[in-house]
Parts: sequence; C-alpha cells; structure tokens
Amino acid sequence: MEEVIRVPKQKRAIEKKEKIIDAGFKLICENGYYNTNTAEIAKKAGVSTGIVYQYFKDKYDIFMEGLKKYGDEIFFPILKIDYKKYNLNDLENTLKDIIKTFIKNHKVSKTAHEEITAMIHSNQEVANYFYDRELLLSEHITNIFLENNYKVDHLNEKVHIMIGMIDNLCHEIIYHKHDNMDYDAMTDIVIKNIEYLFK
Amino acid sequence: MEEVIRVPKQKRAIEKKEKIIDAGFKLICENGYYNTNTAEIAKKAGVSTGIVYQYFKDKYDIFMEGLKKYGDEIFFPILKIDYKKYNLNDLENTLKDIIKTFIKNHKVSKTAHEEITAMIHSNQEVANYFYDRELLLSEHITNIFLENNYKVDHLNEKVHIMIGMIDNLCHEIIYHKHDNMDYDAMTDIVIKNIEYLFK
Amino acid sequence: MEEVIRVPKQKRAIEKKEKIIDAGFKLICENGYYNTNTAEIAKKAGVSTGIVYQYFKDKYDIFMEGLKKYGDEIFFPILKIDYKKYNLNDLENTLKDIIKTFIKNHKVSKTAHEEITAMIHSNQEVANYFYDRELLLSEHITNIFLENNYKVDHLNEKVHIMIGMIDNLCHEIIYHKHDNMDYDAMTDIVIKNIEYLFK
Amino acid sequence: MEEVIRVPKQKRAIEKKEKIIDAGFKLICENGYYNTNTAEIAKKAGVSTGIVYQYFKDKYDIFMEGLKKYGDEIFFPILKIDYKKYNLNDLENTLKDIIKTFIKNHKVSKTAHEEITAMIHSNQEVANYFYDRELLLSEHITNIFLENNYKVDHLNEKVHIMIGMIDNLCHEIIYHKHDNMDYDAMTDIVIKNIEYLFK
DNA sequence: TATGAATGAGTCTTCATTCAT
DNA sequence: AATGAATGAAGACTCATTCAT
Repeated sequence: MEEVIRVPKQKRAIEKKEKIIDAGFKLICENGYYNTNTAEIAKKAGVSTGIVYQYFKDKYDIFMEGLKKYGDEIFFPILKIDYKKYNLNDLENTLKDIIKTFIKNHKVSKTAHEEITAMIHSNQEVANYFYDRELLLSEHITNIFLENNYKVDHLNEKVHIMIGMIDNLCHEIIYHKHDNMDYDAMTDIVIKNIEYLFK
Repeated sequence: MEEVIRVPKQKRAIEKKEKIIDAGFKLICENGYYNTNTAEIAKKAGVSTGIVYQYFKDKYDIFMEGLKKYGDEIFFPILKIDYKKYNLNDLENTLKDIIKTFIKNHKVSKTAHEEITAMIHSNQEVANYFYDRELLLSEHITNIFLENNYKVDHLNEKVHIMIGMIDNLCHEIIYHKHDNMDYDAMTDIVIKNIEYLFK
Repeated sequence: MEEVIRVPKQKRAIEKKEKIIDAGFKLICENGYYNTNTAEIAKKAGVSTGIVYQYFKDKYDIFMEGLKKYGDEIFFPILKIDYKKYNLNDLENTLKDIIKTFIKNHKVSKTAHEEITAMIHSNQEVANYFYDRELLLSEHITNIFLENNYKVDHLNEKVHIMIGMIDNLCHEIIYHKHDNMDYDAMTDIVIKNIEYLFK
Repeated sequence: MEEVIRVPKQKRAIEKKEKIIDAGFKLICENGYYNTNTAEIAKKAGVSTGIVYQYFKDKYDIFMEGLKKYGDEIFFPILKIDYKKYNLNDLENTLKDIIKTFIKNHKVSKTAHEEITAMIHSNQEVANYFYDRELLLSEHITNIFLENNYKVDHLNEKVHIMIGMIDNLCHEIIYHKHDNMDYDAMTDIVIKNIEYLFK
C-alpha cells in the first residue's frame, strides 16, 4: 500500500528532476555554461534553488546529466537511424536523406555544440563523450556501407571525409551566411563528390 | 568624469599594452575566457592589475584586441599566403602545400578556436570577426583559382567545400584520435577529391 | 494560525519523540550542534524530517530536551548516588568509589560537554542548566559529608575543590594524553590531598 | 627606491591583516565559530569582505592565525612568566602571584576556550595546539620547582594536580556564581593544599 | 499523524573593476 | 603612469523549516 502511495511522489520527483535537467541544459546550450547560473536554471524549471541540490551534486552535474540525456539526440541523431532501411544502390537519395536528417537537428546542435566545446578542454568527461560518439558515428555510417556490400579501399577514411563534408554542408545551409552561395548546387556537388568517393 | 582609455604613445607604454594583449589572449586561448582572470593576465604580462584598466576598457577588451592582433595569424594564416606563388597546373602539390600550411598553425588554432567559439553567440563583434574572415578566406582561395584560369561552375561553392575538407583533414591529422585511420591515404583521397571537384 | 507543538500521548508517538531526542542529542554530543543537521537526526531516528517539527519547535528544542533527559545521567551521574550508602569513616574507599563513578561516565560526558559548552554562552537556558546542576552536585556531596558528621570549616569551598580535583583526575586518567604520568600514583595523591582537605 | 615606497604599503597591509585577525578571533571567541560570519568579521575589521580572502585562505584560516597569535597570551599567559623570579622558599606568595596571573587573563580566556573547545574534536590542528600548550605549561611549572630544588616524588603528577586546582579556583573566583562561597577562604585552602602537596 | 519534497534566506568565496598612493 | 590593495556585487551551495499530499 505504501508503495502505491509513494509512486506518484516519485513520479513527481522524477518529473521535477527532468525539468531541472531540461531547463539547465537548454540554458547552458543557448547561453553557455558560465553565462548560466543556478538561480536562472531553478527559475526556468519552476523550482527553488534549494531543490536543485537535492537532485544534483552541483551545476556541472546538471549539465552532464543533460548531456547524457539529450546529447545523442541533439548532436548525433543519425546514430538513431536504422541503417537497414537504406539502399545504397540509390546512393544519391540515401545521401539526400542523411543530409535532411543532419539538417533537422543541426541548428540547435550547432549552437549547443559551440557553447559546450570549450568544456572539452577543461573536462575529460565531456571530451570522452564527444570522442566516443564521433567514433560511434563513424562506425555507424561505415556499417551502412558494409551492409550494402560497398567494398572500397579505406572505407574508414572515406566515411570520415564524407561526414565532414555533410557536416559542413549542413552548417552552411542552415546559417546560409554567405549570400553568394547556391545551396542546391552545393548539395548536388557534395553528393556527386561523395559518389565519386565511393566509386 | 568619463573614464579615458589611454592610447599609449611612448614605446614603453606600447610595449606594456602589447604584453597585456599577448598574455591575456594566450591564456584565454589556452584555458578559456571564464577560466582566465585579470590577475593572472596581469601577472603573466608582468604588470599590475590596475594598469590593465588604463589600456583596456574591460577584460573582454583585452581579448578582442588579442583577437584582432593574432586572430588572422592563428585562425587564418592562409590569408597571408601570396597566391601568386601557386601554379594550379600542379594542383596536387599546391594542395599539399596548402594542407601543410593549415596543419602548421592548426593545433594552437583549434584549441583556441574551441575555447573561443562560445563567445560567438554571446558577442556580435566576435561573430563578425569570424564571419568576415571566413568570407575573406573563401575569396582568397577563389582568387587563387581565378588567377590560374580555373574556370568551373560554382567556384564559390566548390572552394567552400574544399576548405571544409582540408580543415577536417588537418584536424584529424593533428589530433589523430582514431587509431584505425591511415592519414597518408586520407590525404591522398582528399586531394583526389579536390581534383575531381575542380575538373 | 499558531503552530502547535504536539504533545504526544499515544505510546507510538511518545516513542517516536524519544527516538528523535535520543538520535539528536547523541549526534549533537558527538559532533557538535552546528555539525549536526536535522536531516541526519531524522534519519538516525528513523523518521521523516517533517515529523520532527510536530514534536519540536526547532532544532535547538531537540537538543534542550535531550539535555533535560540525559544531562544528569551523562554529566552528573553522581547526583543519582545514594549518599547514605557511604561511610566516610573509610574516606579513602569512598573516594575511590566516587572516582570510579566519575570515570565510568566521564568519557562520553567530556566529549559531549565540550561540544556543548559553547552553547552556554549563547543560550541562557543551557547556562542555567549547568549552573543548577553544579550547585546540586556541590550540595549533594556536601550532604554526604554532613550526613557523616564531618564537621569542618568551609565545607562548601572544600567540596568544590574536591570535585574539581576529582574531575581533573578523571579527565587525565581517561584521556591519559601524557605518557609521563603515573595514574595510580596520581590517584593516591589526590585521595591523600582530599583526606588532608577534610582533616 | 621602490623598496622605500613599498614599505608603508606593506605596513598598512600587515596592519589590515592584523585587524582582520583581531576582529575575527575576537568575534569567534565571544560568539563561537559558527555564530560568526565573514561579513561581520570584515565589518568589525573595517574592511570589505573581499579583502579578507586576499589575506586568508578561508574563515578557518583567520581563526587559526588568531589562535597562533593570541592563543598563548589568552590561554597560557603563565608560559610567559620568567620562573627564575620565583623563590619557592616562600611558596605561599609565589602561589598567590601565580593565581593572580591566572585570574588576570582568565575571564576572556575561559569564554574563548569554551567557545573554541568544540573545535578540538573536529579539528586536529586545534587539538594539537591545546595539547602542546598544556604539556608546555606542565613542564614550565615543573621547572619552577626544579629550579628551586624542590625534590618530591611524582613531581609531574603533583604539578598537574596543582594546575587543575588553581584553574578551578580562578574560574570560581572570576565567575563567583555561587554566592555561598568565601573566595578568600577558598584561596587559602587551595594554597594550603598545594603546600601540603609539595611537602 | 506522517512523509519527504520544497523553500529561500543565509553563508562562504571569487573576481572584474576602482582607487588611494 | 603605475601599483596592488580594496571594493562589493554576484554566484554556488547548505540547511532549518514549511507544506502539499
């Protein structure tokens, strides 16, 4: 019976913790770690400053839990893609699809990534996170090719180059800071290049 | 009475200002803006904390002057290259040369860049600096091609793609975090790809 | 609406209150008032933090009730001794007995006393408690002598001196921090001195 | 030349540091470590909160420096006495002199001691301080006797007992909480007892 | 009654900036 | 011009106490 009564309490507590993570991580991603203080986080989460420290060791802990919770989704959404759905016989459309996926979460990801990047140097845990995921991303994409019987030399290297190209392209498309750029053309060029890469 | 930021005219004064910029910018690039305090900067510069504010409006100003002074050298050394020296008939060696130039300053540049990137979002001036230089870099490289009578469609886009590829390649080579990568092969692949791009 | 401190009447409630007093007073005696927090007390007592404030006005109240409950037992166990049992014709053995009694509870008492003493200055109630008990202790011991027809001048003063000597002796014996001390000899000397005192 | 100019600055800085120690240690001795906050200390010292941390690592450091500076003077003034001045042939007057010395600084000492005692348990450094001084005090008094060719058994033990008696006596005299006490008589009794002790 | 989540005032400490000298 | 001591606002974190359930 006690169990039954306690459950909603736990649920509420969990929800509150989630709210703090969400608020904290969002603020940090938007404004940076040092431009975000615990009072703001608490306020945005709709809680008092005190409760924050009931759920988290310190401010850094909030951030780290946010990174664990949303990191993949924000920075590496492509990891969630089921590569079995791809048919690399139609590489062009596959790439277009991947590019679309990249773009979809790229905007928030890029800002967040840049606000956070500085922490990679001062904090090993953050550095490890990104290192691990980049490795996974490479492996993941490589697997897509392997599954589709793409047999090329230096697959690892080529995948890495490809990811970089797509990443740059997406960044460019999203921010399109350069008004003398034709993004459709750019996309085509990138795709052609990748096709050349894996020929 | 309005505070007056002194413009040093005497040699010693100028040297002092330079020392502060050098010390401050170096520390910020290495450890980040928020992990560097003015006392450290003054100490490393060999001056008193008070004098800092005779030459600079605030801590941010030190950083900004450092960026103006060293930014190009660190982040965009390639802008300093005389493109007339290149002969694009030998594109391969030209690219190898460019890659070498990138790599040379890339290491310090990359750490610095990552420590600083976060400031792009909170500060328009920093954002503008990088935006302007990226534009210049594109133009600069584009000019190398134009000077060498490379006439291709979408030159701007291709140059941008090329710069991205080189940038990624250099980053990978310098940090070579991935032990399953063959960097020589990777370099060759990138060069081949760029050649394909401009064919 | 005024807060009401509940006076527990049901057995379970009374037990709960006792548990809180016991846990709280013990922790405070061991670690000090400011090094003990209510969460710890509640946890050690096996109750929720909230319930504490149903039985006690505040943290200080817990301590004070603990002092009232255990103070005599810990700090003044000698007050519980039935002085009729003593035969001061055999002063030596009587003193040895008293010393033994002192020592028995001295260890816990001394730590507790030292952790608590600071509160004497900031709180009149605590000060009064110790003042009253010291008085009682003097009276009590004095009575032992009176009952045994010890008629000496300045009995009050002598009793006070005696208590001090015994207290110091016990403290020394228990902590025996000084390795150049012969505690048996010391005890003998003290007893001799007290005998001299009441001759 | 620089040296010459710098000296007064250093002097002022040292004075300020002293002021903080004095204010901090006094407040802590009077009100206790946990009842004294850095803002109060700074205010009483006539400085800003910030400067405190230029001179001291933390609040505890202020206390500890105060203990080192004033500890002996407050808690063990007798250590400063030149024991060569004593002639133990006239033990009575010597003791009266010692008692006077004890009493002089006893009042502040006792309050301070009690406020501080709690820290002995949580902090080894404080514990060591008092342990060392008590040892020194014993040695010091013992030396007075040795210098005066007092040859008795168990000198250490007797000295310890004597110090305890004097300490208690002084405490009683200063606070004279017990209105049924004749302090002159008590002093005489104590002196007689000590004489008996060393006979 | 009982729970334990929640509150928010209070504390220590840091650091960009100012000021007396 | 130069020093470095001084300022004080701001931030992270704690904890006695209250409150919704």
